[in-house]
Amino acid sequence: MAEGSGRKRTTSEPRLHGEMLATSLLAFLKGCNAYGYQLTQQLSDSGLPQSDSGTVYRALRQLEGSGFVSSFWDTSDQGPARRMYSLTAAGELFLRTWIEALNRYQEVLTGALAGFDTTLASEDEGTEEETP
Amino acid sequence: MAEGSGRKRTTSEPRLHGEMLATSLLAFLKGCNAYGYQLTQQLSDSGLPQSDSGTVYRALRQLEGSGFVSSFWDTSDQGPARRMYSLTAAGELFLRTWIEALNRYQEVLTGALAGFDTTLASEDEGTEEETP
DNA sequence: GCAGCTACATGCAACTTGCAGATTGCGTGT
DNA sequence: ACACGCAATCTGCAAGTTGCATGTAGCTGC
Repeated sequence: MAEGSGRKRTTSEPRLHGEMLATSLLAFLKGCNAYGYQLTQQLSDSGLPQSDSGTVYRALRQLEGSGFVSSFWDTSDQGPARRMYSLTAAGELFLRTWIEALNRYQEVLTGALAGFDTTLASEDEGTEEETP
Repeated sequence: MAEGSGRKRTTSEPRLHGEMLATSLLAFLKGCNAYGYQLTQQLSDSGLPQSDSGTVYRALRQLEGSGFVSSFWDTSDQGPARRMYSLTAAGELFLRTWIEALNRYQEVLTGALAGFDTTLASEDEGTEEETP
């Protein structure tokens, strides 16, 4: 159906990306700080559509560029260094604003499925199926 | 914040696009058939973020290519011909599936704002009632 | 040493999108 | 007749995004 963007030519299930990926990451960071690899796994366990790890890393860098998260290198534990992210005040504000817009969006969708009978002036009918 | 896709270099408020645009269009078409120009205006009046009319037309063509809507030319009224769109059974099914995924997404977002204190290790599902 | 895992990053093709502009049809005013 | 504006659709292009594969490192176990 031509989703968000990017290379879609191959196979597979839908992937999480774009604003929905970005806001999901912000939501996870509201709970506690985290790093990219961890967030990728949390997304996998969340019941949301899967998302590519490369896309997650790039989304985090973009969120940082927008000032919605901040990061620092964490070398306290063993293993490769981790870039830890935390939510900023601007990021939390953005998340709240987004949720409000999301509520309107959900009203539109569920309102449609509710089968509202307010037909709103639709007397179109009896038309043919041709292309000129 | 570098949203879904496309050219973002200039100014302005966020725009509706991608899957959220597509599903909003499907929702409007659940109510009654409509054509592109009309849908563009309904979107403007819906409280959702605005969306570019060119993007709306292209989204409708893609939905048709995916079999989620079907179209025919309507020349019954005066004025330029209109390409009328109607929702198909596949489109309605897709819409329902999408809404289910959307509910999970919204749980993630609002769950974050609710300030849940389950710091991590949240693999025992079925325990997501409100915390007292 | 070597395989495997963790953790992050990037190159590339395929794709989407915002904006501006083009096109067509109809109605109104002068 | 003519210009003008609106309704309605479509398209070209640059700027941007994403899926996939791959590459870089550091650490652990054998």
